[in-house]
Amino acid sequence: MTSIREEITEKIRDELVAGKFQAGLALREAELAERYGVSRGPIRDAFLQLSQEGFLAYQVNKGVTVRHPLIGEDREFISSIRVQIELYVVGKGFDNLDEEGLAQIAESLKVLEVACESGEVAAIAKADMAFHEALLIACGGEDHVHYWRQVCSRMLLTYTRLGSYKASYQEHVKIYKALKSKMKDVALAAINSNVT
Amino acid sequence: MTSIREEITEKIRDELVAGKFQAGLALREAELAERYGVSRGPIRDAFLQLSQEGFLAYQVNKGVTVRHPLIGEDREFISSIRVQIELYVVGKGFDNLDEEGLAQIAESLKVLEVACESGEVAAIAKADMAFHEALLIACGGEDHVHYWRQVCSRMLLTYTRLGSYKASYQEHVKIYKALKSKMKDVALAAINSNVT
DNA sequence: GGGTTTAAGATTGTTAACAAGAGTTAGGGT
DNA sequence: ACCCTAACTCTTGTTAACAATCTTAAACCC
Repeated sequence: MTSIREEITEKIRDELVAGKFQAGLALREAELAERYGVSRGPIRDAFLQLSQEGFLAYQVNKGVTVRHPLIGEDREFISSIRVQIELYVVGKGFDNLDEEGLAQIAESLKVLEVACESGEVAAIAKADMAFHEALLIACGGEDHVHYWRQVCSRMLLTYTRLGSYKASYQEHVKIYKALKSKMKDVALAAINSNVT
Repeated sequence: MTSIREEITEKIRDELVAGKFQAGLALREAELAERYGVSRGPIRDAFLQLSQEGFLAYQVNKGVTVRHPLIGEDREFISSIRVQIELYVVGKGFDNLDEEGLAQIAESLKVLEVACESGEVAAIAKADMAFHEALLIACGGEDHVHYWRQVCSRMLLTYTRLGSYKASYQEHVKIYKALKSKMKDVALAAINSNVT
């Protein structure tokens, strides 16, 4: 039960992550409205939300432009913030983790596996983020997901894995297995070393 | 210059910070639209944005409710994240600080002084945040303001100063003076000890 | 009486028309 | 040739009507 607004937001976000719009480009409401076959309303909502998430830069009466991805020092700093949030939420809520939560994480892991095999960077980035989000929610971190998401989102624009995608998948398997066998310290260590 | 949407967002945010809506309360679009004398459009936009900022919880087809303030351990964690962001941005952009930026900070400081003298908690909380935002922007941290704001926002709902408001103001004066005299280490130390 | 179904009311989601602002080009003056 | 102005065009901002969804309360059956 999702609204058009949410669908549109996700579609545009996917296109941004996939690099279909180059940085600095101005997006027009009418153009995207026609492309997706909806009115400008949901497009405007999506622009607003994606601006909040850090993908787009918004200016009154002038619309939105695609922001440049985070690089270098800034990216590393954000990455450290992200890890801190995950460690905090999982560390605090580890005991809240139930069967249903684990199942959600397992499902995300499956999606990530498929994405890694396909080799499509955009799909992998999305699945990677979805895995971590499932992890946070399963640990009762709903309160923290909002800003975690904002912190992560722009990193997706430069999702580059030094190693192979298979290695990325394996890292996540390691996290999942530690969670399943209730080994808190192992799980936290695995999360900490899961640098993207 | 500023749109109705922005004005409305700010007004509702102020009311939230001032505690005029109790936690858990459901806000109705039509009611606020009538109260502010505008249509539902800008109200919806404001709800969306304030949900992103963490003040409101949004559910599809069911509207928004006022979120509960962060307390205890969570609040301290968020507070530490906030300080890290400020230290990073100021540390990195200290040399970019120009006369205009300093002037903006000075102005925010003046507003904070007036607010502290008035003793109104909501006004003080707002001015406090505005000071730090001016600081970040002056140090070239526009890229980071978005998530910083989200990290801070919910803390405003429980703005409580252990000491007097005058002490709060003095802490900010200390930060400003260090910036003005280009003493980077002193400034960072002052920011670090400015716990709210 | 308890529980389920159904219809009425209230609320949010979406759309299209209208208003307002920014950008651009053509025209006139110097 | 240059600059300023004014009209035009394009884009975003706002509004009000319409559609879809959820909530409620009453009617109904068992």
